[in-house]
Amino acid sequence: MRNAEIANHIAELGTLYEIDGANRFRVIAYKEAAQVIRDAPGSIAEMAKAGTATSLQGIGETIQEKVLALLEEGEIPAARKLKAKYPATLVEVTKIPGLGAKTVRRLYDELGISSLEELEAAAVEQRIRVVRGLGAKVEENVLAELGKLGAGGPKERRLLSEILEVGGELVAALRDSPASDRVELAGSARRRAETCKDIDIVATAADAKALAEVLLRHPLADERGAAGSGGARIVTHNGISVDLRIVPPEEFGNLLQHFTGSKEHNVALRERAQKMGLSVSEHGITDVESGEVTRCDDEIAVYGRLGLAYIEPELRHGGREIAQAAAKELPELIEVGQIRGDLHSHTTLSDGRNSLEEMAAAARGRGYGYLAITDHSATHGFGNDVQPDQLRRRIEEIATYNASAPKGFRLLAGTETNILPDGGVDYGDELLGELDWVVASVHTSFRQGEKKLTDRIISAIEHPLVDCIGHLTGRLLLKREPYDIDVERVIEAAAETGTMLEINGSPRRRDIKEGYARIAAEAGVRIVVTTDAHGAETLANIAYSVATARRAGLGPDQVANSRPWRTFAPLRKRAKQ
DNA sequence: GCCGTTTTCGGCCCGACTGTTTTCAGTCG
Repeated sequence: MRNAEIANHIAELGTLYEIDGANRFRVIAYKEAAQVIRDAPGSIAEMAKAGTATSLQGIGETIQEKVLALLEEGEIPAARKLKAKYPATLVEVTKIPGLGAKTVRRLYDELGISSLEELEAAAVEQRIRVVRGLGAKVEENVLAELGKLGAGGPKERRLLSEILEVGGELVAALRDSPASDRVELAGSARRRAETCKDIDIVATAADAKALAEVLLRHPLADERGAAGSGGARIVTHNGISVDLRIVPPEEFGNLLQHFTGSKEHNVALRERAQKMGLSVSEHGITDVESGEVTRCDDEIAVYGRLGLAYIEPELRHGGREIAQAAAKELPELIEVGQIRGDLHSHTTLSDGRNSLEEMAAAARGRGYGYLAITDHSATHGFGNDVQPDQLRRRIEEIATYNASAPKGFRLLAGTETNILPDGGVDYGDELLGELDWVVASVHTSFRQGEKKLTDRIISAIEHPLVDCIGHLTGRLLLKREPYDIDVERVIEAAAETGTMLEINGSPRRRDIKEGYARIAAEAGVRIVVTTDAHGAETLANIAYSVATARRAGLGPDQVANSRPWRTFAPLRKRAKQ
């Protein structure tokens, strides 16, 4: 069973307990455990069976046992009991923003509302207002939220690329205003998360109200909230909520830190602070005993006051980064400027939009020393395949290009070969042997089942001429689940054979994800950050690949293509034949 | 239910906002 499914069961049980009126910390424990399970890179099912799930912060013996019961019986006994007491559809009702478990329980007890349909009827008939403490506004809110639910409202998550495009434009407009002083993008976008729900911007201003007006009058704004000296809120035409907060310069660091999150990171930070007799909020850090407040104009001061080294936004997961910062043992993170070449790109020979020369020019423009051209292989289909004789001609073209290429730059002759359903790859060994670089990826038959698919990828890994596995898990963010594979077994095989793993920088892939990247790097697998560029402009997607590497805590030593070609080339499996 | 440079018991982040209410509980990020 997948982590996401297990997490849903644990979260549902938490909500059922909450409806039942359980101790709130117990409820919080279930919700946190669900989040930990959802974010865990390895298989929770396997860990629970081995009894090691309790090694994760937030999972204890009790929840591990509940996971085991879920795996064995397909249901958690405690959840079964509670569902006998409350209709299962009651959990759905708590998903309406503004309605928590307490309110939902009262609606059930007093009005018999147990589903979204009954909730809607009660709101329409104005029956909700008879419950003490609830009024007409609640009915209005319920109907509005039910409407959004049907329309797939503004609460849906977006790809980071979409958020950065809109957020970047708004931040630029705010910075351009003479009313502004400092303006920064905060929130999950600043942490370079895979997907984001909304945009948070924090600022200081010479004229706060005027700056808030800049946001409200921006052409991207559709719905507008009120502008005040504290900030403003809009919803863009494409449905993204944007929140601007403005504070005095002396507490800008506190505000930026707070609204960068993550929530889990902030909670962990405040727990640490509490033990030091300090209380942290977005306005400052208070010494509880003396009442003295420290306001920080930058984040370095915030972390410094708590005895911590500055923590890069990408590392703020709420995990081990705080202990590392306390011990001054934070990893040095890879930067985009340290990347010396890209190892996954396409041209018009397969499904790319630009020619060999155009891709090469773009790579040189980025200051790269090398670019691997890895068009799709012979069985790719969709009319985008490259037959063996075409690939041979391509190798010659690349040799010709390199013969007159500017000093310090070379194209690499490569391929992104399909991993065939039986684990074989396209092209014979002789042709593969003539290439500089071979990426192997799964593009078809990805519903073979875990065992078969894992074995299939491992046989590609064991191929002596396969240098790297492309987009290992095949997921498409917000669209397609990863293939059903045993990633840990794949990582083991990659480590044994010296096969590299890619972090694909397409913003809809980010594959492998940060948790796997960390495990792989720790197992000694060399990681390459690539773009899978299908056009010259998408070479810029290296920023997303690097973002995932940074979130994994990887430094230049672990990212192989931070090396120049001279020292990268010998790391390839083929170089060791 | 989880967890431990105060703790194996007794705690568990902080503040803003909302809608309702005359001082606050619930919800959210």
